[in-house]
Amino acid sequence: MSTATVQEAAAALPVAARKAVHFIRAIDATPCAGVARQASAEERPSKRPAPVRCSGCSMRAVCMPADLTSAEFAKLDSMICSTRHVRRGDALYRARDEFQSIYAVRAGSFKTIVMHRDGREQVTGFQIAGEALGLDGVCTGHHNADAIALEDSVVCVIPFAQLETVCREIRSMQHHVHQIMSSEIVRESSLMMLLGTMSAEQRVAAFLLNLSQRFKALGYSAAEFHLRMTREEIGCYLGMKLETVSRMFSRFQRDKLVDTRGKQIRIVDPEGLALV
Amino acid sequence: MSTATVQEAAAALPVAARKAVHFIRAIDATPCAGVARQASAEERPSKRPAPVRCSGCSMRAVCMPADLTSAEFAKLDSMICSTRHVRRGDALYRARDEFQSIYAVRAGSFKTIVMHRDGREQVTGFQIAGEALGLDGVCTGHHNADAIALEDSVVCVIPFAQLETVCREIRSMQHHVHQIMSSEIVRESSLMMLLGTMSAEQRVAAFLLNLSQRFKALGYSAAEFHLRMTREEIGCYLGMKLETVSRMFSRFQRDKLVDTRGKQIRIVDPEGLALV
DNA sequence: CGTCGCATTGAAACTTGTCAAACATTGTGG
DNA sequence: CCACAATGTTTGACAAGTTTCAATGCGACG
Repeated sequence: MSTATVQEAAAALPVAARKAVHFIRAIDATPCAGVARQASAEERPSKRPAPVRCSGCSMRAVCMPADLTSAEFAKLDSMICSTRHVRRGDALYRARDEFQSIYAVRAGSFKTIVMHRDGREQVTGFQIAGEALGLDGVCTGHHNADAIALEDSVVCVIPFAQLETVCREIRSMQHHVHQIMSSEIVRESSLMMLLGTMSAEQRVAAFLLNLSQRFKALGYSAAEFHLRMTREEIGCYLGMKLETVSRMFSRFQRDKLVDTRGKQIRIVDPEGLALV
Repeated sequence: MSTATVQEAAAALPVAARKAVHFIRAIDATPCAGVARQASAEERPSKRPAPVRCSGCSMRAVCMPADLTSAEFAKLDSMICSTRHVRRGDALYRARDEFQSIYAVRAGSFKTIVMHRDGREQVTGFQIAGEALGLDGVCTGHHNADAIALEDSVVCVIPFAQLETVCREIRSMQHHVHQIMSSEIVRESSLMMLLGTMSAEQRVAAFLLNLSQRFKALGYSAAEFHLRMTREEIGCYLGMKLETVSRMFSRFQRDKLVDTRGKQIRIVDPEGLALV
């Protein structure tokens, strides 16, 4: 339909979110722990304190500014974080829950969903390892959306009041948090453009390219990945019906742009997809 | 079409933005200065330092937390703010401009617009007196959207680095800024729901009710107001063509829900409009 | 091996977009 | 102050895109 615009939108989308946030904690966090080891959620009881430190976390590069002194590092470690395990289908938090903490996805994935009494729903985002959750609650003191795990998942819990204290002491940490919140604003702007100006075909293409980039940034294949969400959830995110999502997948299959086998996705022709 | 859902969406929209932000400065700021006195922009050269203080501003209740001590007030006043006048059609900032400051609309109104090379555009928001602009720039250090004045307007300029300094010193100010950023996230979520799930008719209804509430919060009539934006800009915001916007206005006219005379709007039946 | 949830596909209906023409409003210069 | 140009708005007819409804297919899991 249009020019090199889908790719651009995809790039804009959570390029922001990717850089976005991360307060991933140590433990066994190899960069791959995120998606690969979701089975480990089974091994532990839900909710338990994590006896580890941000300073030892293998993903700390994404979680905090690079230029911390060791004294600042020590302060950061005093921020009592814990991890929490959430089973597939369970809520990390729900709209109207009291806001206490924000979260960083350490393993697994989530959807955030804004809902109406009348049943109307909008998925406002999908969060994978290394991305932030819960910033919607700062405004009113209550969460504004539900965060539902798409698979058994693990998050780092960052008590927001403590984070604010740390941010008053460490200038670069303060700016980092501001950047994360701003990234979320920019991410949502891009999504608004997607919803407001793109055709169904372009939206699905942008969605796949965006996911692809985020997986790539985590060290996974950009070409092949597994969708954790249903067609209906994708539709709810992209502002279309599940049948339309399915038709678009079929069209991409026919045009040899993407090879879909259920939830398994292989992007055959990323350039072609970007030009849709 | 649906139940009492449009009103709910309208309420969600910038109820957030309304509470949102405000760093409105003193000068002649009666609450009405915003919309009523836009002619005063003519009286002054563009860009000039404003020799006034936040602590004397008649709108400070919306700009800062209520529980400041006088010592804190003094600190706040040390934050060098100035005002800036922007003529109708001119940009307060443009995408890719270096980010230095955020802005609070003191008088007049703006649109923020995200653009693509290929000409695709999305209006991501309309800002009226008392609302914030520019938070999209924190993330990358460059603005992500254009902010264009819809009429001759005045903004307070808040240098962001200085704001961060103040926020490290005044806890309640820090939290206030976080709330403002979070409000923007929540506002955009609501807009995503509007774009993703509502019919053209419902979107226009929600848009009018939302504007109505914001004017009311500023002390103006909730029933009668003047649109500063064109049908095309409304369409670009709501994800539809200008002809569709026009048809919806005509439909509301026919159904005796709204009385439109060009850009002059009178909401005749707000309850009916909310039930569209 | 049957069931249940999810996915695909087709045909018809509906909503919105596109194109075109007429009309209204605003601003400008004579 | 008027005429005219430019811009914005309304309306209609038709086309395109998306949803709706319905049927079928597929695959994981007990």
